[in-house]
Amino acid sequence: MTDTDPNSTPERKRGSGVKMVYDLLRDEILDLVLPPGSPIDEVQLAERFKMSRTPIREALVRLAGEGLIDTLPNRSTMVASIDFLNMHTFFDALVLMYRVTTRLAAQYHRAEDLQVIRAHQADFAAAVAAQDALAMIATNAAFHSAIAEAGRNAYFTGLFNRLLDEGRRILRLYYQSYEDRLPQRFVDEHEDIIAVIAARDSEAADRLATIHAEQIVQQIQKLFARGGKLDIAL
Amino acid sequence: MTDTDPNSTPERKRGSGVKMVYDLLRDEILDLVLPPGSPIDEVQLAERFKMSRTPIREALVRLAGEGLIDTLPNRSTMVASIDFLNMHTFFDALVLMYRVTTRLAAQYHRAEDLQVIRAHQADFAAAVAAQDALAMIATNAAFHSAIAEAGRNAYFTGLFNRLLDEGRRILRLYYQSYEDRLPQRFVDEHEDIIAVIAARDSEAADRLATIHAEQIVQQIQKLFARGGKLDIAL
DNA sequence: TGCATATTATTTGTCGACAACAATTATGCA
DNA sequence: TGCATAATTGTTGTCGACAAATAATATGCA
Repeated sequence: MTDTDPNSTPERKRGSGVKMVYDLLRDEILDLVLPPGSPIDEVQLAERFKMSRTPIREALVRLAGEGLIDTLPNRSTMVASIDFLNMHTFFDALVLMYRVTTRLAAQYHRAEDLQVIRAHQADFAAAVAAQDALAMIATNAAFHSAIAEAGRNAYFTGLFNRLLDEGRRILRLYYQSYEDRLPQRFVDEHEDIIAVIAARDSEAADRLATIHAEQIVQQIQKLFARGGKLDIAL
Repeated sequence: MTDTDPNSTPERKRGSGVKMVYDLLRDEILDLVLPPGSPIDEVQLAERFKMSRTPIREALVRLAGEGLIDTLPNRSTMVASIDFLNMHTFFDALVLMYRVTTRLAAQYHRAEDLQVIRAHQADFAAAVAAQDALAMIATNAAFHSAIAEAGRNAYFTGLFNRLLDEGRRILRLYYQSYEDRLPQRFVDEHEDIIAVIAARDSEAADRLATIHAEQIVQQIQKLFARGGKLDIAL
């Protein structure tokens, strides 16, 4: 019983390690468990996941490719900062992607897409009812991501999901203390959006998505104006 | 003289290897030197660049993150195919990004941006005059990328540059034999676009970009209809 | 011969170790 | 003491080798 020791627990499928590290690190970054500026140490992660540095580095390269971590050559690597100075570019892109993905969903969705969208909407309504801010953020993102998927344009869904991720990070900054809640109004707007998508009314979808997106942007900007825990590395 | 042998030529800066492989492989993919479906062999590349597989793999991971190569787990990795079936999604995204980047350039550009844009336009005009189709593709992309940079929205420039890359690959399919040329009309339209950007006329910028983009899409679709060397792995 | 199984070969995924680079601390000299 | 230089430390980048997984080939049995 040397290397066939059943208790040596190297029982991890070949290639699953990278995905595991990637997924978990990504979640920790987006949930601000690892706030912007946090140092990422390869050997520390290697010990934590009980694997060599090679798969760790591959996961980090992928995260760097998505802009979630920044790498200083030959030096440290850390969680990417949030660019508060250019927040308006984020809002511009977010509103436009809300519009175009909703419009395309009205145009190209199939019957089964509506099932998925309605399921996510139910989750969102439940989160609002429970006044669970963190759940609202997650379920709202999932709802709109599902709409984007129904629009069937990989270029748009790619950018949109990236924006939703960044939005998740920004919102967590302010909602981690559960001190506020997104209004019931968003639930109603979601219902209206589902209706116009189902009716394949592209123009109405665009219009409602615009209003909805600008509501959300306004909501975020209000939080900014009120001020928050901005003691985070820029 | 063991490892300090000056002729052992490991003279390559620590960390430059990945970038070198990434850049060169990326160019070869976009120029169709490596056509879609081409197998990518790690050890072959390692021998070619005289380095270990580790930096090669890092470059490949990054290329995979941008969708330029596809990786079958535990099996081969190859140059990503061009999705002809969903070409309309590419056109939709391209037109929209043409519009929004040009509009934002009219809004946010600085004086020095126009210098760069005009320089690229001169390159494009020269390529048209010389009837150099490949140079037209490259300079046209550089021209519009410069406009997007002037718009100063990293989310949009990111997607737009990705679309321009994909467009480079698509156009190379048809223009490699220099059998056609983009019309002089595009040069004139570029001049008009520069003018409205300089005048900070967002609406006109949007309008002209729309017309221009749809011209280009129509041009590409005409090439498709006429048929071409489509004996490429789907 | 035809097919299932076993063997080999090829390629990818992972590992442990070493070297290079940068920051930090220690040392020496004025 | 003050500062330039040298050792030290910690982290990243690269390497060569091994192990796992799949595909290709060979073997054996009916």
